[in-house]
Amino acid sequence: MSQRQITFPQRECADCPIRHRAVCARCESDELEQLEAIKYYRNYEAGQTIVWAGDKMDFVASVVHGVATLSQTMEDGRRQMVGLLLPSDFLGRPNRDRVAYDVTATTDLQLCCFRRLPFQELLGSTPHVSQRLLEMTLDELDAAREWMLLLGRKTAREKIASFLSIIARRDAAQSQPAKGHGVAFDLPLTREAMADYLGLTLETVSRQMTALKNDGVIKLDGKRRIIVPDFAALMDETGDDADGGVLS
Amino acid sequence: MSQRQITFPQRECADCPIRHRAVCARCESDELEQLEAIKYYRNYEAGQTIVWAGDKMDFVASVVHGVATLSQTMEDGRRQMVGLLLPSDFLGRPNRDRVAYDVTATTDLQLCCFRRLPFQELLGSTPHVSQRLLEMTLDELDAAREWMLLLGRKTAREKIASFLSIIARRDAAQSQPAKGHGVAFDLPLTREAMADYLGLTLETVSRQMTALKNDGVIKLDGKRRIIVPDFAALMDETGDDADGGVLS
DNA sequence: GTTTGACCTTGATCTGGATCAAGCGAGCCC
DNA sequence: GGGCTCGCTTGATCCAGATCAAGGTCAAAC
Repeated sequence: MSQRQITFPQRECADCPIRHRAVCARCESDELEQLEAIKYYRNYEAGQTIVWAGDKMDFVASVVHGVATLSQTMEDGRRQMVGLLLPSDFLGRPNRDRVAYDVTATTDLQLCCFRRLPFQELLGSTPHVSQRLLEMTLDELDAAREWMLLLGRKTAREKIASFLSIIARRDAAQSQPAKGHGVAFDLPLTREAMADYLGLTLETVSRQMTALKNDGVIKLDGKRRIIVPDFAALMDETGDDADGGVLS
Repeated sequence: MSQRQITFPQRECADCPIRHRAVCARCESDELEQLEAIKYYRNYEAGQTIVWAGDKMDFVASVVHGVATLSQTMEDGRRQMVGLLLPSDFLGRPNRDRVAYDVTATTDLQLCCFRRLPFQELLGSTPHVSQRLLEMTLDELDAAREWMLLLGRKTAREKIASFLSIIARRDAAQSQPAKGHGVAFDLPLTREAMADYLGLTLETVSRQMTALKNDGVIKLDGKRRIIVPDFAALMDETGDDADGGVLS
């Protein structure tokens, strides 16, 4: 599936916010020093809310490990997740001091934070960092648009299958070099959080998980561990085209 | 109709792709010359498809006037709109030569195009342009996330009301400085395109439009012209909080 | 080892929006 | 003028997923 993952020399932006997805090979050492000076780590535990919509946020960050979500809530309590941040994803918006969404850690989480104001200055002075950030934001926009198709047009079963395949893919990229066709992973979200992701209720999520299990598409080991015996069979349930879409 | 619009000296990026939303006061004249050299206009008529998903696209562009949509289609024909481009919006992705979505003109449309490769070079050499593009992309991401809430959690009536208020707002920003409380505008989309935007069927769109009309929230003048006697009453139907959210 | 509470599953029922099916009005071509 | 097509409305029916309501499981707390 995906590739053997590039290994990279330690001198290259080990903690640069643009490090995780692709090695930033262009950072000069003085830029690294600047980043180093404004960098600090923060840890959160599962379930903890990092910031609430409307709060001030004086940092931007890169997810080191764990999972965080962005979500919006309506007055009457209806809730929709609008972002899922896995390791290497970026959190926060330069030039904006308030967040528009609740940010929650759904597993134990470590962030690599950068003080926002100096980070913004850095953006101004090092074009390749802002270009990399643009690239990442455009990727996120593409992901958001696929998510829209899911929310607007997919059936409950397709939504679940799509979600599982997204997690499987991201997880495989992190941990193992995606062997033949089977994969296994832990769900980083409760059934309720999955429902918030997918625009469903938690009961429907539970029922469709059971249905996929009964149909042999997935196996469950406990509530959270998922085994996918045949990844292609899962993909068939997503409703997506066979060819995975457009790449750069 | 138009325009109260900020007037700006001709030297300031009259055709810079970042012109429309906010005047780019920082362009130097040599940058303007560079932009000028790679710029050309293209016109499309209502209904025309500009590019299909997977096609090559060798330009990026700014919408001058008219409306374009981005949409995704599943194998079985289910279709979801994932982007709505109004005047001043940006189309295309630097560093990617294929488009991921069908791009369609839904009204007569004029684009101000820039050849992609030289535009990319310009991005590398003029940081403030890439920063402005990052800013615009982040705005689009915010809009996409609000759209997700709409698709995942809102009722049909709330979806219609939200859509109308979005168009009304964008239209008002263009043409008139939003007087007291009433507004009027033309829908730039057919009922079917609205359905694709909102994750509904065209029949449901039609019924909910009729319902809003019967409830006095809107008036119809023909099929396309909408009169909103009391904008606040329309907003009450959207399901959104009263305070319009977070701004920079 | 019992209680508690967070998560999850399952069942019964309801309903908002999809689907299927006419029909209408206005512009356009012959 | 007549027929056509396109965009839209309206009606009747259906069904996927929501809602309401129990239970079950398991680990931590007492």
